[in-house]
Amino acid sequence: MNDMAKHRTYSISDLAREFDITTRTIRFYEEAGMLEPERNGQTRIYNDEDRVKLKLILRGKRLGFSLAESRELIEMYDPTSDNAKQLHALRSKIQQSRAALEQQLADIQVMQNELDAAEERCLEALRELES
Amino acid sequence: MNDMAKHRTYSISDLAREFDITTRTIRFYEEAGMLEPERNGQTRIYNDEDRVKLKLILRGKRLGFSLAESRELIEMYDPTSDNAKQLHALRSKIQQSRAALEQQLADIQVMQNELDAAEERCLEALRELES
DNA sequence: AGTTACCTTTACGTTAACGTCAACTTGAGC
DNA sequence: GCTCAAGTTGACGTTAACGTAAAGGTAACT
Repeated sequence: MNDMAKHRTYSISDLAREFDITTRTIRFYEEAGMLEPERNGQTRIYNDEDRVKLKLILRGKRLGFSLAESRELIEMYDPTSDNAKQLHALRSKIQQSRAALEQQLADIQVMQNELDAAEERCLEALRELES
Repeated sequence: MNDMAKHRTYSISDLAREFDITTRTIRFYEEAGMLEPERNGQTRIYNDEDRVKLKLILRGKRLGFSLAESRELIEMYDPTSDNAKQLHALRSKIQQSRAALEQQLADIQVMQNELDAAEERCLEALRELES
């Protein structure tokens, strides 16, 4: 191998199966301008980069991000900018995302504590029933 | 004071202001069965418990939970169950929520790393521009 | 040639979570 | 008594993120 990069390709249903989504969803993300797979005739052909982008979108989704927000994350991931102004704007976006994630982290920790307390109350109630 | 519990009340716009949402949103949550404020004639009167529930809903929202999911969280918070079966079901829900939060935590950590990398690339590109 | 398994586009349908009027009531202040 | 702010109940509108069906193309078996 004279090129270490993986040049695997995937059909739309390959990706749909792997990520447990429908092909409609994948085409929808393309309509939304977040994926631009190659074509063989009409048929879409995805590569590893597309696959990574899809991963980013789905992770964003699990975190409650909108597609618009995920799109921004993808753009951060792919800094094709060539002028300083855009790069500074990008940094500021990165900071914002960081702040949002910190908020989420805090929310999660509070929730985990509340779940602990809820379970404790639950167990307590069960003990009372047994007595 | 012979009762340490706070018995403050709030108008609908008090809460709307505090949490930066609209009154419509609060009424919507009531339609969805997640709040049941007292009434003075027609006017809704909220107490601290309602306020806490609202907080839970909004925190859930920040984490990307649907209202249905937040409703479940609220029910966990308020274990009025009196039979063992329900309590066991509740515990299982709590476990599920915990697992979901763990997934979110993992997602957040991955994302934070990627943001670090993205910023690094961004700074690198800026250094190149200066040279 | 026929069936099967994927793929495509086009287009209308659906659900959640509110937004946005419209038309009204109600208590406080002038 | 009038106004004004804040409350109310409908009821229809909107956006995001897909679902779902219709109608068809294509390549591979059998």
